[in-house]
Amino acid sequence: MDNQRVGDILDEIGDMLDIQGEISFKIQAYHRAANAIRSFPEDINKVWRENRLKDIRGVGKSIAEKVEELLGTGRLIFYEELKEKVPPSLLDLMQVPGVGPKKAKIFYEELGITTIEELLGAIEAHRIAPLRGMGAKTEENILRGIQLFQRSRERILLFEAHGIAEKIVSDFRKYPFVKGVDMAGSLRRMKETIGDIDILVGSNEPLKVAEVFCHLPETAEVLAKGETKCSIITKSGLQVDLRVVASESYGAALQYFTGSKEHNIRLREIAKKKGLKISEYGIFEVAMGKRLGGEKEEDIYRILGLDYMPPTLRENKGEVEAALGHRLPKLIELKDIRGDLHVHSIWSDGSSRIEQLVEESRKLGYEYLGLCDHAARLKVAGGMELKDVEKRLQEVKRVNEETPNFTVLNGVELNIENDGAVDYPEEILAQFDLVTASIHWGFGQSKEQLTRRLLKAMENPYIHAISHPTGRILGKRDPYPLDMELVFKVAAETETFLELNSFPDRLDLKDDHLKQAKEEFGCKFIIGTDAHGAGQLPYIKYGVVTAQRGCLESEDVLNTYPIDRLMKMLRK
DNA sequence: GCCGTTTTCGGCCCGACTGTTTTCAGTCG
Repeated sequence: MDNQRVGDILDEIGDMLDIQGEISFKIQAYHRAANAIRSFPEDINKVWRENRLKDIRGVGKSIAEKVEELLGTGRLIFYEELKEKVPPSLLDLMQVPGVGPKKAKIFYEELGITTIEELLGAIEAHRIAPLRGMGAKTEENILRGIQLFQRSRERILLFEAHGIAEKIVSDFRKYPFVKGVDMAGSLRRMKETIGDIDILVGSNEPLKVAEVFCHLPETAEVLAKGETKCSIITKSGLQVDLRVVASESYGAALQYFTGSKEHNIRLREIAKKKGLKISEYGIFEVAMGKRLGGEKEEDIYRILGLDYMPPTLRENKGEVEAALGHRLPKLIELKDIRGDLHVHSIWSDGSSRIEQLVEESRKLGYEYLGLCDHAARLKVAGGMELKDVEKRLQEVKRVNEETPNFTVLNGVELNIENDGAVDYPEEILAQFDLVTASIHWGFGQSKEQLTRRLLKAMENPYIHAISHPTGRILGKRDPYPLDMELVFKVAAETETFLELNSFPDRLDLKDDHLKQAKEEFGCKFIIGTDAHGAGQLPYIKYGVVTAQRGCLESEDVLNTYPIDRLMKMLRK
């Protein structure tokens, strides 16, 4: 049983206690402990065996005992007894927007409803409206909630949400009564997938802003409309939440609305201890009711005594403590990147010629480009036969001669076979400037075999890097099973770089893996786009923000190095 | 149920919107 599963069970317990009408603080305690365990950087089994469960902030005597029982016996009597009293499917009911623990309980006790299907049936039979505290509107809202729930179960990719949000933001900028507008929420924190879009507007005419928002070209349905908050559903079925505040509160609102929720709760706890109060309107001294700041986002952190941190770090995964102790990392930034080290050209399955890739790279301010066309075994992607390898090398040489102050690296992306072997013999591999390797088939193999394939490749002295190490495709393919800790250990020992693949549906390695590989094993990384055309080179920004979320600094990433240092590292 | 540089008891993040109420509960972020 891993951290994730233990956290999920504690969350379920919290929800069931909620339905039972327990006091909210006990419920909150279970959810907090669940979050704490899920985001704890060590294996919960190890922590338990070393008797350190109570070192996890949010886990006290009672929850520690329950986790011990769960890990020791594989079951938890308290949890099982609770499930007999509260049908587990009631928890699904609470997933419906507009249905919380109280309504779920009423539906169950009054009408015996335990599933979303039964709830839908009750709405159609108009059996909800007569219930205590409900009416025709309630029925309507819950019906809409169910439809929304069924439609929006899937989160969308960061870069898709970014596209939609950028359009809304630029629409707003046209209006003179809009003094400021920003994306907020998980979009501003650059999470890899996005559930809904949050937009903040600074204005002294909130009603006009709300009007504009509800009549955007993208708007399909208005869910709620007030003076400071509005929600709509776009034509693509995505929820967009708007907050409007006056200019003097803009910074406080941006901080609040960016989150994460857990990060904000930590900040407010710290504020409270100092006799301060934070809300979306500012930071206040409680005793005198004096407002201390809030026009700028930086005010909040400064007045609390924290260093300012970029939104990508705000997940309550240790960044608050680091900011208090002035120990925040100096995160990598887009401008630190001096070249893309994973790009395909027409020499395999890319759509751009080398010259086009070079031209686009120079527009991005790069000094070099790692050309990593597929190798021979990947026939489906036009992998290079040996004669192509030689011909492409001549072309790379020619382009390099014609392009001053820029270097095209003659690279390749090898395929790791089932036994860990690769496409070309060593004397050919020795001709390349940059050799990456990755798994392209056999995803269904066992964890042991897949891990062994990667280890064998890393032990090959000609291979510099492993590309998209876990093979996941967001929303389509889970990562294949790997012993990640062993992979990180051997990567560090063999000085093999691990790729952070920036393609929007890969982002592989992911943030938590980057952090663990760096902090526990001392691994080094390459950020590449896996671009298959010059137009995809800007995808690098999604890799950089993922690197930030993984706490990487420029020194951790090979392609922030100047060309001379880069080449020296690769020859080693 | 958790936690402590005000506290081992008495707090626990804060505010907006909706609908059903006749002053507020439930839900959400």
